[in-house]
Amino acid sequence: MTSAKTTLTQRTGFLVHQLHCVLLPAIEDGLTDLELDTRSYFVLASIDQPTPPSQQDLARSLRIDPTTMVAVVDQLESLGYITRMRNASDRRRYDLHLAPAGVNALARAEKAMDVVEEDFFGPISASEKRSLHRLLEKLLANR
Amino acid sequence: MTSAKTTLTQRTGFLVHQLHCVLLPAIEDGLTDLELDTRSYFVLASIDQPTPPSQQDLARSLRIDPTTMVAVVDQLESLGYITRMRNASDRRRYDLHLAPAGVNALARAEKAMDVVEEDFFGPISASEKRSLHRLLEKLLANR
DNA sequence: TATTGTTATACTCTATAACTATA
DNA sequence: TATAGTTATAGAGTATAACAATA
Repeated sequence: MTSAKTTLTQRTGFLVHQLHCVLLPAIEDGLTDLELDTRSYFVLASIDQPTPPSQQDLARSLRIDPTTMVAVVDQLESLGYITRMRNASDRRRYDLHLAPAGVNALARAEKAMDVVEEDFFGPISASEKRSLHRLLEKLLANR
Repeated sequence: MTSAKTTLTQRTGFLVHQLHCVLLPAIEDGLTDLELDTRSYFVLASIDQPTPPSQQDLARSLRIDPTTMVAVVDQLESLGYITRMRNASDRRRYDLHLAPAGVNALARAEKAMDVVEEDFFGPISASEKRSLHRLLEKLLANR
């Protein structure tokens, strides 16, 4: 008897990749009306924190190249969604703040994302989605 | 009382994206010695089927653009891992076959992937990984 | 010396359109 | 007319290195 062969669909890593391939266009589609793409939405949604993040902070936490981040922040600033303010105690940094138009845009983006997630994760139950979320959190801890 | 705000880390879609960002380099690293990248490994691993697939078959199932597939198959063929054979009943198609060197390369790639998956999914238990796998399968069904 | 943000640039990647051959 | 595979190419996306300002 020969050993059982591992097929690609038995690789959880492959399924993660495939799911990502389907997920990204779904998110993009949900955001087009707002002149946002996936990445600029992630940045916009990350700015509203207790202490305003710098560009490098966001680059690290969102795994975006710092030079790419410049263009993303440029775009969000030109849309009037965020403002760059020099950090007083470290004048190399910009503190990124949500502008009023950004608060509104983010609220609309979150509504759009609610729809995207509801649709995308529709095939699994609410409790299954919570399980999935917890497993993803575990896998992302310390990375 | 204000409504609770949705943070990015509460979005399962965001976690899927982040996990993918970490996963891809891990797979690439595991395959470098074999002169394969993630995509060519996926193609190589998909060829060994009961009936040999065509390039378009693989393009559809792996969500790779058909014109991109040409280059991937070119590369695998030049490595001596696969062979293109004209389909006898539809001479527009190529049947893609694993060459002997490809059987060997695939076996080594699978061993490398075993290590990658063991390491990457190390933070969760075997039964949690099975749950994750099942949830991903559910989400990918019919898409 | 190291870090933040920036620019320019080179590189890679991808997708579009147009083509050949076959159906 | 439609499909499989191919090519060329244009456009997008990304990363590298070098720089100014600040620490």
